[in-house]
Amino acid sequence: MSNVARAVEAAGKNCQLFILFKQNTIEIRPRFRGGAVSHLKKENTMHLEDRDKQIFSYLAKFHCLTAEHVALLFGMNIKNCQRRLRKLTARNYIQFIQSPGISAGKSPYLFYLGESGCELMNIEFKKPRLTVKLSHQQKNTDILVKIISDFRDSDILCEVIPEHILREEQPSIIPDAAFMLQRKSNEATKKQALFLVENCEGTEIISSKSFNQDIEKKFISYVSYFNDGDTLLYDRLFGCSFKRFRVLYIASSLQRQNSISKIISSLDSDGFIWITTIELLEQKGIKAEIWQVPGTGEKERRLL
DNA sequence: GTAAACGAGTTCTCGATTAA
DNA sequence: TTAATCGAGAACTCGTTTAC
Repeated sequence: MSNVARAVEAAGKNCQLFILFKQNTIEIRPRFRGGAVSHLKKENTMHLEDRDKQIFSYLAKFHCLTAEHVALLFGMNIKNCQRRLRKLTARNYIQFIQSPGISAGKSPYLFYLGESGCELMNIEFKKPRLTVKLSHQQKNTDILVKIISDFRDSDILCEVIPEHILREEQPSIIPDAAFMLQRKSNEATKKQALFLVENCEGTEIISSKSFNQDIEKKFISYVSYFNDGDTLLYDRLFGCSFKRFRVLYIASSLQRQNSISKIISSLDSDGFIWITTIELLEQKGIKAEIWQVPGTGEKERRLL
């Protein structure tokens, strides 16, 4: 009798145990409630679905995502999403690390492409490192996932490019993200809108005479970039032909929004820099009337 | 030091749906 | 018909923070 068969027989005799098949070894663990063995039988089989491949594609794009991100991206129930991610983890399509704790309770896992997943996506396996850069990247990912989910199941196609991909192109100004919107019903006319996102962490210097990395100087660069009308980089990245773009500034607080709005209104006569707060974005969504245009004095505008 | 609170993940059940 | 999957909910574990 094989070891597996012996273990199955033992489990059958003792309902307080269940068996875990793990890399040719057998572990017998305490049983929680009925059904554990049949549950594992199910876990042992794996058919990749289109959605799984889309998850890999998002993981390749964002480097790492939480279960909540994935659930939001696909409109999945969070528990089922966690179950699916666990299953993909068991097959090494994806892996996870514990994100650094910033609040009470267990911190969420950061899922990233495992070796099998990278092989499938034809990209190099790379484990994310817990750095300040990753923390900023995750805040940008929060916003991008929110944007994608806001346009999910709508008539509008939304494609995003995160900062680390833009950085590889070495543009003169590096936004925190870029995204493109296009009406699905209007695909024939190929009319697209380009948005560059600036995510304010609340720590950047707004304006300084001695410091040349402040927000005001970045806006001056954006105004110059806008007047040049050069969107070639984004044309290539999105495979589109943009005429102009908008900068969407997401302020960390209302107070900061007011301070930054004053600078925008003095620099942006075209009204291409729009601003809102992260609180409004999270509460009402990107499509709501949450945008102010300091350059023209307009308030409560919609994105489209 | 410790219990309580909190947040996130895990295990399991049940019923519905879908594809082979 | 059957197996696989999904959605939702309940009950649970685990790790961390906080108040006493």
